Amino acid sequence: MAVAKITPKSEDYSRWYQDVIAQAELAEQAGVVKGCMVIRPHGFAIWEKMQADLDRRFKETGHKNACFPLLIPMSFIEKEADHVDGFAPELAIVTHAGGKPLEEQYCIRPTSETIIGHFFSKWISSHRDLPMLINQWANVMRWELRTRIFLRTTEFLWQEGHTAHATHAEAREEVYRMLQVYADFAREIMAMPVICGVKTETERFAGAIETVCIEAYMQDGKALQSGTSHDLGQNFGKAFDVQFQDTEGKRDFVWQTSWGVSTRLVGALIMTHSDDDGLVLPPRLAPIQVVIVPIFKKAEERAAVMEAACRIAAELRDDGLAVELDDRDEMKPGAKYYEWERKGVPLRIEIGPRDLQSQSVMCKLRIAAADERGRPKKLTLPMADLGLSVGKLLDEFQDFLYQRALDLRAAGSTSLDTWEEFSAAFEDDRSGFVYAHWDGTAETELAIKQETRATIRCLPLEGHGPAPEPGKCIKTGQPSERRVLFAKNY
RNA sequence: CGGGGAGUACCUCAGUUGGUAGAGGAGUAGCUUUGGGAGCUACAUGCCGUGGGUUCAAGUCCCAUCUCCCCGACCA
Repeated sequence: MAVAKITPKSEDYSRWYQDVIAQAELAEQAGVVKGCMVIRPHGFAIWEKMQADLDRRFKETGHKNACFPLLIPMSFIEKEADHVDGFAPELAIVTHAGGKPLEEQYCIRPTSETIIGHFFSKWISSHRDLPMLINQWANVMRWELRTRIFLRTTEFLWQEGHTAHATHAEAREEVYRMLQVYADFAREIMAMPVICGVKTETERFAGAIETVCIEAYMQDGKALQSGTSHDLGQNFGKAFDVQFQDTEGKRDFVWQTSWGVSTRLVGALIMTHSDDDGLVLPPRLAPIQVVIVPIFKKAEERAAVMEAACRIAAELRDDGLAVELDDRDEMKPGAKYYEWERKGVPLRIEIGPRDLQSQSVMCKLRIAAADERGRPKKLTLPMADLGLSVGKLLDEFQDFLYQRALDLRAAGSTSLDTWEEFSAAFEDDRSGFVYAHWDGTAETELAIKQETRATIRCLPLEGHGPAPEPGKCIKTGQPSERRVLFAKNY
């Protein structure tokens, strides 16, 4: 029986990643538009769950949503020197409209600091207008040379927070507050542990004075930058003349921040939890948390089983769970099991004639140990108070996934002190999180990258990575105050 | 943007020295089935990526171009 197969991770991780996305019907290459993807309903539903939770967190921290134009005048992009240097190679530019060449060309937004800077200068005149706390859910476009579905596509969806403050201290508080929001979201909702840290100058956002990030550990040992938060200083304030009068009547430029996460998070989710059987979703992000598969042979069994299945579905929905009752007649139960497992549904409930007798149901979690006969272990739960017991199972599964991801990261993380060990750790396809000393120079950073393909993902913040201790640079032997995080990255 | 590979049915692919386009799966209809990927019968399914060229004749040969995949460089 030829069934579409998922390439095992051990054989080819990149193929596995693409197979999981195809088999779970998350997304596909647009094909007709270079480097762009179509996010299919199941993939988009996951993004919507992410959006809903993040949006709540943004509002709880005082931000309001707005929406700015997709097209940005080229002159805007050019106003901030570092910004234009960073983004110029990736811009898609609109040269014609209405059948005529445009007097001033537009680029399709690669990010919105410039156009938002323009409007901030109109909206802000007094310290009373500050802080200005804006978020935008939008699509952006960056003309990437090499694309990977969800991880790096020409067009992607994201949110970009943009804020303006009266003091640098206040802006920096915002930068770190939002970084923490991202880290909390990753841990609590995605069940994905992250390392919070500061980017080196090389990796900093074009136009920022400091970039902080959350870095996640993928199953193959590579790092994925999963969110960034930038201290823009007064760079854009000066470029767009965003000034305010303080309480003493003095004029000053605002201090700005920006921060974002994108549909890349869906890729992060896949490479954190999924396995050779397909997608694995943490319950808090699963568009379908529970699927019910009814089982019957004869018509009279069917009626009784369906009646019970509908009742259970309604009860679970009343308890706030997202439930799918798979009542398709044309498909046998086994085929349904495989399909919903590929799609990552955390819990399956099977209900058949035997269960009606015993007033219980069979449950199987998406990741289950094998029983004595090598079959995935199933649990029997009584029908009474099923919502409670299922809710508990899902909570435990969410915790299990986080702990498993944390353990995997711990197993793939080391602190190294010699160049021999360090370069061996990144030989061939090897990667992992390596904490090592660095002399703080861009030259050394580049030399290490060229020799090992590992880069400095971040300078971990306090509480992330090993405790600070002085040492000697892994490459040059120069003194170093603390270890930094090295890894290959996506 | 450099190096490699590939585009033929919805999917995975076969297609010989150039001679009327194929298989398996999926799909549709019917029957039979249902506690871990069922079976039989019938029916559909094509701008052979696109554009040019060579030829009596091109999926096949030549040129160009687009897209995807892998490995780098560049980047969320």
